[in-house]
Amino acid sequence: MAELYETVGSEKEFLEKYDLTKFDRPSVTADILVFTVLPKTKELKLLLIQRGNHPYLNKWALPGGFATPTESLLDTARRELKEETGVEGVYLEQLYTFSDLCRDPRGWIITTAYIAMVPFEKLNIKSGDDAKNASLVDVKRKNDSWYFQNDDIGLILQESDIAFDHYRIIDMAIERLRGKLDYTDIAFQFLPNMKNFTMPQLKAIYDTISGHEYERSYFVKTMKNRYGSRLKELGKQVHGVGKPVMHYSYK
Amino acid sequence: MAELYETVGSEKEFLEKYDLTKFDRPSVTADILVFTVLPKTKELKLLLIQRGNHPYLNKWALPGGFATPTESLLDTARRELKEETGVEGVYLEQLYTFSDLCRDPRGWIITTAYIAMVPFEKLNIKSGDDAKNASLVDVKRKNDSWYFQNDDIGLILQESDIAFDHYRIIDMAIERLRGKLDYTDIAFQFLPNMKNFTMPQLKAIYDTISGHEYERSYFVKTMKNRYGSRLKELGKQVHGVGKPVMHYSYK
DNA sequence: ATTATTAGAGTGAAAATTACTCTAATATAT
DNA sequence: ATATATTAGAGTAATTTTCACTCTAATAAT
Repeated sequence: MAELYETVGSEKEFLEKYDLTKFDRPSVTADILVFTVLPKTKELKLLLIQRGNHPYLNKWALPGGFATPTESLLDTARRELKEETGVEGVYLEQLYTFSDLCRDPRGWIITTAYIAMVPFEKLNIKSGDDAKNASLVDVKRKNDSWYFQNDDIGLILQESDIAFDHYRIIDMAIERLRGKLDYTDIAFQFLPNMKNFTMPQLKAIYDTISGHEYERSYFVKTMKNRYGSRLKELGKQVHGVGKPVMHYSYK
Repeated sequence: MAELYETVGSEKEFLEKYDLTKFDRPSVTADILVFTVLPKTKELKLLLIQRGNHPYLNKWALPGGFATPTESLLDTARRELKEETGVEGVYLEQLYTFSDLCRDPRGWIITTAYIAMVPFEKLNIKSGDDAKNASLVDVKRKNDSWYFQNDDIGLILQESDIAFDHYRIIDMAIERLRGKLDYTDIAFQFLPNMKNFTMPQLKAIYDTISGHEYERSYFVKTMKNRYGSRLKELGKQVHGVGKPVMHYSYK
């Protein structure tokens, strides 16, 4: 700070020149979209939390919370994710910053949304869980809209059950995932172990996120074309029914 | 607001429950990267402003300014862009939100950066201009770093001449432009007129942003493959030297 | 009339995509 | 033990896209 004063002259001058209180300031939050893929059943899942407070009491929202002056927004996202869901150590990617004036009835609140891509194995949230009312819901499409379902607790959520502008955020996040699927390596983030996986596993993730089936026999070729030397063959292993599978490591 | 109180009960309860002042709030700004392409000389240009105040006095920065409670961040970006450069009515796309704690010596200031893609014809900023010290600089690459140049006023800017974390923002923006070039239609945003342009014009934009030459004869085929029915042929026109050119409209 | 310049059609080889079939290696049922 | 279902992924052939070229036509400048 001392150096800063030097550039102006004194603390007094600093306060005159740099006084930020003359500008109104919004509240800022970070919201997190925890996505995971169940390779067995090829389901895309999203973590939602049922609100226990006004506004939007009992509606479902993304985990998230207010930024503090001692952390970046990415850190806010990490902290809130851990506090609210226990999830930590996962890959987070900034999605977008939402700042429509009417997005939160409490006032001027801007939010930056982050996408967490989490292998299912890292999530230990029991469905219809405890304290937090967190629920992993299936993300499903019908008539141009998303709806969200958890069969274990008989939950079905429409757009109107989602708090704030979080439906819009979810919609954009899924679009982002789909858009980046074929020209980035985000799919690998959903693997339980990037150092040891199989192509059928990876393909299931591509199928799920894209919403369509990739060609089975061509899939391996595509991946080898795209990622070439970053993919290493680890050898074939038996895994239950069927032919032994080649295992790979990425990067 | 009345409806909001109803969900809680009273204004008193509202203030108790929703009091946002208990959270610290950051200052929030929007910064704008005005990019344009000179098709003739195939130069990528960026608009920078020389600072007249501390901190970073005399360094060069992106146009931008503080958010206000009556507008979204996109509106902030639009307003500041117009106020500081006179540019308006252009395509703006959100780039990223930067929130590193040390990014601004004045304190806790978060910024959301927007990319403006502007046809050169819409910019009427004389280089080395008037009041605002705005300058359109060439974006050039050397040894893994960008530098910025304006020959008209003999300006050469290195990373160290750029204020705040704006060099990083610029770097990310160029990466974003390049990344999106081949799977979105951002290149069309730089055309003087999307309803009437030629393939050589469009190719110059692709060449400039990507930093490499596209194959001339294959370029038209590529565009027709990608955009098919959105491209309409308007007929050939003479345009000076050389063979008459087919004109197209997009979308 | 000649030359330089530009647009873009033409060509053939290489690579990627697609929709299939076929086979090998395994577990499970009988 | 044998037959059957399941899975991985190699094989194949047609199509499409990409790439690096050449060639020609239409114009302005000389």
